[in-house]
Amino acid sequence: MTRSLLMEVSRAVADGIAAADPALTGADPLVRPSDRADFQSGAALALARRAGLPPGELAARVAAEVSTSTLADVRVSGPGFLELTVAPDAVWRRVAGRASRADLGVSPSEAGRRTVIDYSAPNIAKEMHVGHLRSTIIGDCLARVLGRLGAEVVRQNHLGDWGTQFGMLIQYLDEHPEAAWRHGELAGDVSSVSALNGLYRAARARFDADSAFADRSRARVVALQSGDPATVAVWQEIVAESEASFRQLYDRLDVLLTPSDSAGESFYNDRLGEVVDELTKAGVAVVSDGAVVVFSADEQRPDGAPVPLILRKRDGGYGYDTTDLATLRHRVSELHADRILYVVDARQALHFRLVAETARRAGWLPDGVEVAHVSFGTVLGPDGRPFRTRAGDTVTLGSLLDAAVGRARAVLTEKNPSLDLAEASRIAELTGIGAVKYAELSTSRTKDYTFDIDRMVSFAGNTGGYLQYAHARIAAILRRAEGEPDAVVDVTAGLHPAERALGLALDGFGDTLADVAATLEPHRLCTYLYDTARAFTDFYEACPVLTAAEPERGNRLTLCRLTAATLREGLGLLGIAAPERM
RNA sequence: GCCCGCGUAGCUCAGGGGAUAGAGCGUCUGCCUCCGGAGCAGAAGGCCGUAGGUUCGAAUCCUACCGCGGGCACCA
Repeated sequence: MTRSLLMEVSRAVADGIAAADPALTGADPLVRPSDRADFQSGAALALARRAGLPPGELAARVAAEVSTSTLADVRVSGPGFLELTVAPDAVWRRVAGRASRADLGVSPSEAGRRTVIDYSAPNIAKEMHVGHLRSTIIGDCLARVLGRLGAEVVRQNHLGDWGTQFGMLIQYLDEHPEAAWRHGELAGDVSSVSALNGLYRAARARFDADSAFADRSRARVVALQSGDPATVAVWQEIVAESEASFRQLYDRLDVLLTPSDSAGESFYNDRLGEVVDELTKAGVAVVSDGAVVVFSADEQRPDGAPVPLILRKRDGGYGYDTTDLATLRHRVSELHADRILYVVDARQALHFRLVAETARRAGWLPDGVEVAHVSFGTVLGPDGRPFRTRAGDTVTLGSLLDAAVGRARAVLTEKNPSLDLAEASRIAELTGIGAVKYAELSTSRTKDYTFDIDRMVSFAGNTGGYLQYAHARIAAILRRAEGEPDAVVDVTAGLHPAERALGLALDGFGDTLADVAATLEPHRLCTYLYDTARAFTDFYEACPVLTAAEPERGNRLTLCRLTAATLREGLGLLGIAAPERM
């Protein structure tokens, strides 16, 4: 593992502060990247009063005490800033060190921590749509980043596989044996969930229009819940067919989720009773209006009464409040989570606050366990309203990916006619999917975001395509140098400003990953990769690589190798492929 | 009504105590004897929602207000 230059410089300045005035030992050195030097520190301004000195005077004293071979220059500027410039050989040492390590010098800062991530959670017998896309892609990225930092990641796909809606669907299927929905019965590109989704709508319509059917459906719910073998068998088949359809989408999206990560609502079904019993015994839950509820101490309803969590409905049934409590308890007591993340849209914020509050009161959630609602905003269409088709339907994931890949193929064949058709199609799949994922990940997740397929696949600016292109361009350089002996870094060689900027950017990879792990904000990784790709482009314009003489050539080839590796791995952590050509 | 989130360039978004507020798209002007021009350089475009406050220093923290979105008992 390699300490970053930022951390090293921070430590040097902290030591300088302590040496200048021992009373200030432990103060934050406030070192940040700077456009005036490599780094800057405003610590003297913040500490001047405590030190009883004018800021400029304190800064000068600190500057005189900073001693590290990492820094070539420390100077006071303006009202008392320190401008910090890294020594050229220190930059080259970093580049050489990181390039020589398979882990790129990233510290495993999450090692020993077990994190449960709940994400994706599609509903059985319903098609996945853009809302599921956000959860799936953000959750998968966090799983990858945390895993990369050494965390033990436990993925949990909380499928919507239980509930009264299955009564009407199963009853409808029973009454319409001719309906096609199993994978063997369907033509080409129609998926089982798509077929089931349609049949569910038909069942719903029938349910609303035909009270006799509604009664039979309710009886079917009872049959399902009481374990009637024939009913359960159909339900299991519906779940299996749906999961197989989801699998296809997950494969296409290159999402890590596997069948063994599935723990849907039905998984917790037989624990709901004990959840209610335990909370009732503990005095946390009470009976109100015939329902068993937990009243929040913090949250209020419009009329001023406390908001309840409903553990058991008046009719004896259970809702998702109870399921989520059972789930949380399971993740603490059986999965032994240190950290539990829910990648779920922002509208459920109140629900998760109530669930966590109740779990704490019940003693199911120890202080050491962190629970975070990794919330995200709504996906909006170009009109600024929730993303729908012209007909007002939600847009299915499959059709959306097809559209993105189609656009990507058009761009690809236009920009690079040398690709043959098969290759163009293969790469279009990678760039089209990558464009969609990058668009989801590159914007701050808490905000609503505007879905614009043209912007996604434009491949200009902060897009997945730009990063993939930057990587492919470096790969082209490296291909030309293939077969040569490994490039060697000469740390005494000169350092072009563009080399310096790129080297410093590459040095920040591990810090960025740690930042993503702490904030759970993947867009920080996107911003980092974009900045790094831009730094590479500047370098590429200013510094010839293959035609340069040694030692520049070896140094620059190493920069190329490290940049390619960083982009490839960074994209990989976003769940995006980095093709060698495009 | 209360709670949560969000108001930054014409548009889409970064920046979440530090010096002149950044990118991309769009508009305008340049750059192809040179490793992939999906690029680069430059111009124009901002009272960072409003008003107070804290601070040596506020787009950033606090308070109030305005606007938008969402949530607030038996659907998940």
